[in-house]
Amino acid sequence: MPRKVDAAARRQEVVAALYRVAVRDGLARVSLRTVADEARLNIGSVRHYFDSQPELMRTAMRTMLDRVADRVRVRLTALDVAAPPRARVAAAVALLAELLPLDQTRRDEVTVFLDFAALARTSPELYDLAAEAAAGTRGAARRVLAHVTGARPDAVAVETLTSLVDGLGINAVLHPDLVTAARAEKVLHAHLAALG
Amino acid sequence: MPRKVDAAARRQEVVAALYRVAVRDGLARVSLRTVADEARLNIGSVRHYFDSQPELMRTAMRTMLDRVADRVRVRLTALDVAAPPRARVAAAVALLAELLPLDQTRRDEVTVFLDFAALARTSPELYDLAAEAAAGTRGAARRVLAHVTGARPDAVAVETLTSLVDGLGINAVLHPDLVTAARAEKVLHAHLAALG
DNA sequence: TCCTTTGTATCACGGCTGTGATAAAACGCA
DNA sequence: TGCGTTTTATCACAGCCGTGATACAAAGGA
Repeated sequence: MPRKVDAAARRQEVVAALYRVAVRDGLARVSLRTVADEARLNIGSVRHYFDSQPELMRTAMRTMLDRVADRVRVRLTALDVAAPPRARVAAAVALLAELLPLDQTRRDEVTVFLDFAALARTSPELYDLAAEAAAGTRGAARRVLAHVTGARPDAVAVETLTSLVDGLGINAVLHPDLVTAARAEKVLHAHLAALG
Repeated sequence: MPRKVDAAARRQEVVAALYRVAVRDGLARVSLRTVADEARLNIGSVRHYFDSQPELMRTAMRTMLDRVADRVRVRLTALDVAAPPRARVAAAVALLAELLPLDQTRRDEVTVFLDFAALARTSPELYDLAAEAAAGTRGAARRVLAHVTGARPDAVAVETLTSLVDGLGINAVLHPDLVTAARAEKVLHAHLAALG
């Protein structure tokens, strides 16, 4: 079976191009043609790796969610139950900061996530991914609270932390002059420190 | 000068139709034709009241922001500085609850606001409106905190409350099964009660 | 070398978009 | 009854969009 190019790598290149278009111009400007141009590929090539536009969108959203989930998972397994309170708060901040736009990588992630989440509300093709992401965030918040407080967190505390992180990330992306990276991290730290 | 129809009322009807399309199908599905159909008007009529599509979009976003701002303003002037702590917390919750999707009206508002806010990031036509809304929310949060705590709130507390309300509203719209209206209100109340 | 698979590239189609240009109807006032 | 303005309605155009179909180059095993 002849195969010169790495198909998986090509698909990732296309997804990366989609990210760039989405971050720069918004998800509304993402099309097979704009993504192909951004990837310096012919639209025919893009279609060779993605059977349809919805499949490309789903793959792109899936890739982003997986990348974030992987980082969070690493932070979760690194939580040290024997650590002193201050270190536990610091670890908790570091974990949830994976969901905040504190550097260019995370900024791009939160940016496209916002567009995808808004689109998923009315897109059957993406809705389950958004639901999965929302559940995942709440799971992480629950574990973080348990780690910081040492107790089983109630639903209100979980939702408070989850919505705070979500709102913080979105506002930091949409209004970077009002919510800088430093301030976002400070807000998260203050909230968790008050609970420890 | 002949004039049978109230031009301002007609414009509002068109804007209302735009809301319905945006809530039902997403802002991406909003076009002069879909809005005209929803309003049971000819596209020519719509264009008679709105010179261009960007003007329609701006007017729609402006209308929504004004409506919310008016309600918040009423709540702000109703704040009683002589009220006991519990009543002050209740008034604070009621005020910021104007930004939460606790009934159908507010749900629709938050829904279209999310789409508009995401779009405004890359739309010069809408960006200033989003910035104005973000500043307004922070102003309201600042006054609410002052009313509840009796002190001048710091920037971290303001941003915590603002992002919490924003995140809560967005999550209640995107994931109504995870964040019900009752839970959203409870989360807001718990946060403010803890500060009083 | 030939042949099959993989990858690139291009064309055409229907459908949607905003918009300019007109036409026709409806209405109030003279 | 006209006249003039407002309002409604249609048509056409260029520009996007996703996609089916198709052609052609490249590559590696037989």
